Amino acid sequence: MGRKPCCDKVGLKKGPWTAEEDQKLINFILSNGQCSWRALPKLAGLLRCGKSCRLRWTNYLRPDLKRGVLSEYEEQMVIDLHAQLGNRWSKIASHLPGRTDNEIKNHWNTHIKKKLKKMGIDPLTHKPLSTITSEPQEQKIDKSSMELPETSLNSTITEAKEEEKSMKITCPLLNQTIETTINGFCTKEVSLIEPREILVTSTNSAPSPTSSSKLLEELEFHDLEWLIDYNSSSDDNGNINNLGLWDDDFGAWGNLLSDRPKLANDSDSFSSPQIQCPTRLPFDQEYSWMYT
DNA sequence: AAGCAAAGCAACCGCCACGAC
DNA sequence: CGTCGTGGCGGTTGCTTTGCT
Repeated sequence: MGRKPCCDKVGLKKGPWTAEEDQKLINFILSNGQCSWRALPKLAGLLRCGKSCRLRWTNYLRPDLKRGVLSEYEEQMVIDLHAQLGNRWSKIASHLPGRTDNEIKNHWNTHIKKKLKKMGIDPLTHKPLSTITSEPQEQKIDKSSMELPETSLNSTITEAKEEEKSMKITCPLLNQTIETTINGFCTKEVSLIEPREILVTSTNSAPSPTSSSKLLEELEFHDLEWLIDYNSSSDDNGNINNLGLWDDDFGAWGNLLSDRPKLANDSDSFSSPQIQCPTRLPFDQEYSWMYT
């Protein structure tokens, strides 16, 4: 539509990503970690600008993404947070593990806005539509003040913090319970589950529903399942006791994925020496990635 | 079944913040 | 302090899917 290209460089590809491009990007980041986004496309053999690669990775390919429709609880959190933060989608997303700013922004514009209007609430001011005539149309945000007032959201955060001491999450990928902590459940400024805090012990332990966080259940973290039967926590050498799944270098992913079993019925996946990811991930089927 | 409109969402663009020099 | 490079954010676009007539 006559838009200027985001990059001056001629010959760079735009538009929807192909499975092959996804594969290249995933493979590169898995084996090299996230280096300079500007340099990444060249190194990964992609005809894309770095910006496009970053966006594709953060919004779609990141392994810690939770896809599918936002739960009512998440939706309420978005509404609460939007009332406090305005259109600062990345800030809002930082409070919702596994959700991206783009996803939340889209959901807000397509669902929540209408929902609020139906309920007679102005989505901009979060006040009843009948009383907003005297209110300013644009919500002014004082950027210097990021303190959240005492709201239901804050109480939720408090609850989460109270549970942070002994948080355990069941990880079906490893058929294990992962011990972690939760820091005010922010994923960006302060990670909800700080990557390096995720420790996988070497002993196979049964899921521990009693130790699961109510919050994480509400956030459907228990749905973070993996299509893989990975009964052993050790690598080929039998010496992996701790996996930093979100380490900057994703070497652990490579180790993790290298000897996974072949699953039937992955015709929709693209081929990769180590990992396969469907072009349109079946996230509504609870899985972030599909390993085949 | 075909055509159209609306909805949903991935991707792009431009701007801004921040660190390095 | 100013400039440059890079990454991140929010707004917007436009393609695809879905629903309706």
